[in-house]
Amino acid sequence: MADNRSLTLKVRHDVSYHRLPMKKREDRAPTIREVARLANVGVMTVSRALNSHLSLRPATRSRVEGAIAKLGYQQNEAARMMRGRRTKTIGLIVPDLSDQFFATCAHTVQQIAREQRFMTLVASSDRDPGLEVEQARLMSNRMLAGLLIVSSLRADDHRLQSLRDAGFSIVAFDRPLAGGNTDTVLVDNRAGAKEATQHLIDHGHRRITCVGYDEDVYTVSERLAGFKSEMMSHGLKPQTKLDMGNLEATRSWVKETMPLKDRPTAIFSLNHRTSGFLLRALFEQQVQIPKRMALIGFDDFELADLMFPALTTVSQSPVELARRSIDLLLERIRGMQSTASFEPIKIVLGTRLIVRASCGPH
Amino acid sequence: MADNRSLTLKVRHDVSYHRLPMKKREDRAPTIREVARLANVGVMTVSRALNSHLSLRPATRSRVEGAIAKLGYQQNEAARMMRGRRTKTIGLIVPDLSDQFFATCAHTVQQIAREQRFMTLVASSDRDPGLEVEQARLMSNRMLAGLLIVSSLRADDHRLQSLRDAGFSIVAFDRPLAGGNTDTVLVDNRAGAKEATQHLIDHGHRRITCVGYDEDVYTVSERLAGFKSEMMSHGLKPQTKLDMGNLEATRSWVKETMPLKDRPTAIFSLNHRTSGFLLRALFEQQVQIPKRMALIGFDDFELADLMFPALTTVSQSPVELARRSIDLLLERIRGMQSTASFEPIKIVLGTRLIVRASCGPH
DNA sequence: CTGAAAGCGCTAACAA
DNA sequence: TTGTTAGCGCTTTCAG
Repeated sequence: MADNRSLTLKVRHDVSYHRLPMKKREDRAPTIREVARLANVGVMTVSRALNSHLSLRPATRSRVEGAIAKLGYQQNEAARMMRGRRTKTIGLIVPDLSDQFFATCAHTVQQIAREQRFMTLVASSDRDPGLEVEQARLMSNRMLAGLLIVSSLRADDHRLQSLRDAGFSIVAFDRPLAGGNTDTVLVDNRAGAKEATQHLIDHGHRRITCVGYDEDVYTVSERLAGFKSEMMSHGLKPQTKLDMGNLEATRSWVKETMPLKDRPTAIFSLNHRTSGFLLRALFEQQVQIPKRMALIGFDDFELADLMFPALTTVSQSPVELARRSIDLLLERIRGMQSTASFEPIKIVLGTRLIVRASCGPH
Repeated sequence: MADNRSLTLKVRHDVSYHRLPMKKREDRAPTIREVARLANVGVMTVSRALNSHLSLRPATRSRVEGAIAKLGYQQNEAARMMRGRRTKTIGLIVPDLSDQFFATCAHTVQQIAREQRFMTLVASSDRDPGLEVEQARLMSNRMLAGLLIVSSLRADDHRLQSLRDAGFSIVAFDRPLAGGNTDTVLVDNRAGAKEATQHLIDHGHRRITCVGYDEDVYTVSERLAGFKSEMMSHGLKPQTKLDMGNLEATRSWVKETMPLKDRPTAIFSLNHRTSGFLLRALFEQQVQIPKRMALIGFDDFELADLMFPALTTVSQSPVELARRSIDLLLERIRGMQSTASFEPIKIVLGTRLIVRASCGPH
């Protein structure tokens, strides 16, 4: 174990990193040069074969491929990277990896990326624009092939455009990326919210309050807009309560609202967290659902139909969202030759109303 | 945009990757050489300063640091990597990133890693040992600083030991890594299961069935062992039902079990998924909880106390688990000089019984 | 304690 | 179509 090299190591005090014990040539992964020697060609021929260059005689190519297979050669990403080539790695930035929705996105992204032999670098931005930009820059510097991002940037914050302009492939999903000319995969939040609102109105509700928080987040504001527009088109007055980011706030709102004469008879909850808060707060104060208060929530979640009562929701599929996004990104990465004629693609996915028990019988 | 280089590009047909348009020297990140020039030292002095080498006069060091700051110099990871140094990246392999528990682990790991300026490469193994080994090897080849892993390998599958032996820092968490001599952070599943069982017995239950699936997974088998041992120490016969991996199986088990004369009066569910299945199946068949059947579940989850009835659980903290694991890994990475005297560390975290309503009044 | 030179594995440029 | 050469930015080695 401790070879003569350890003498040298004693003198060093590298506290940040360590090195593997230097391997002998034969222990190390084979290089392009060894492949070339075995195939009886020059190194460039091997390089060309690896990078699917066209100008190669099939015979030569197969000779090279034989040598590669025999040696079990694998490209050295570090060296490629140093030559300015992008590595087989994609980046993923989401606001919060522990959120069920984004976690499922991350899982799907990683799965598909792996199938295409890409690795996945992840980061939570914790909804902090500064962190988001920092992480994206780090990723770009690392020569990632591309980036998938659920951006928390304000609409006027164009800081990530420079990366895109530098030729770094970016696909924004769930929320658009400030600056616009980026490939985007979104959910039709507005239409989903309209459908939810319509559903409540169909059940005879006239006083409906829309409850949520973080109204400056794109998805929330879209849902809110859908709610308002649907209410107004029915001649109803849209009520909102948009500071219910925690259970306490929800509890006190329920407590002070329920006794009111003109209290709402139905609630449209803008995401699964508020749905949970409301369910709990209403239950605690023994407000029967849907008898005394109907409830519909945006975002379906695993346990929605185990709740009491089972929650009627507008469902959006994180798997589908992620799949479309990573597919699009990989396509961009592969098709990068024609970077000149870039025309951003926008995909919008639908939602699905899942009727359960919390709005009464259908 | 289309400079004279595009002529060359036309001939190439690289379908896998693309290159950034070649930047001019001044657009590119500053190199160690430029720092050296500005600080009036040799490149090696800069390199030594960067790697916190001791043999540097403070004066020289601060001169170098000044130059680094002025230029905004950042180390080029690709070049370091090519020299065999590990990069500031850690790997994380879990069975399933979309699982709430592991998602929270991933989030915590990434957050702490980021604070220490490490990036995080993730992979789901999908519980497939082959995939797990493949991903771990890829990560090791990429010169990651270390690896955090929730291993799905069987106890006799020592394939990852070779990585560890090659000097790659690995910390196993949630489940031990086959082979043994690895740093490990675990939860005391056995004690948690005993506590749950004890809780049911305290409520007067004598016929208790332990329900779950995947009994060959470490955590499950530990919980099972805890259940059995606690039952036996009370002179009770431990009943088990260990093929309830989906809702259908759960439904039919409930249906055929409830009418039985000597049916269990309480269920210990081995994880949050079975808890969900049971809650739903029992509710569907109008079995009142806890009146006709008491239920306790291992794994707390976000909505456990919004269920009907609120579920009594044995809680383990994914945040704490992840924090301890990444802290340990970073410590190892930093302390790698003394690789000779490696003594594996084992940390065991406790669980907490959260009494709610599903086992009756306390 | 510091510096100059060599070269990690790969690919762009140029030559044949 | 194929080969040769020169370096990418860094760290090791060895010489001051």
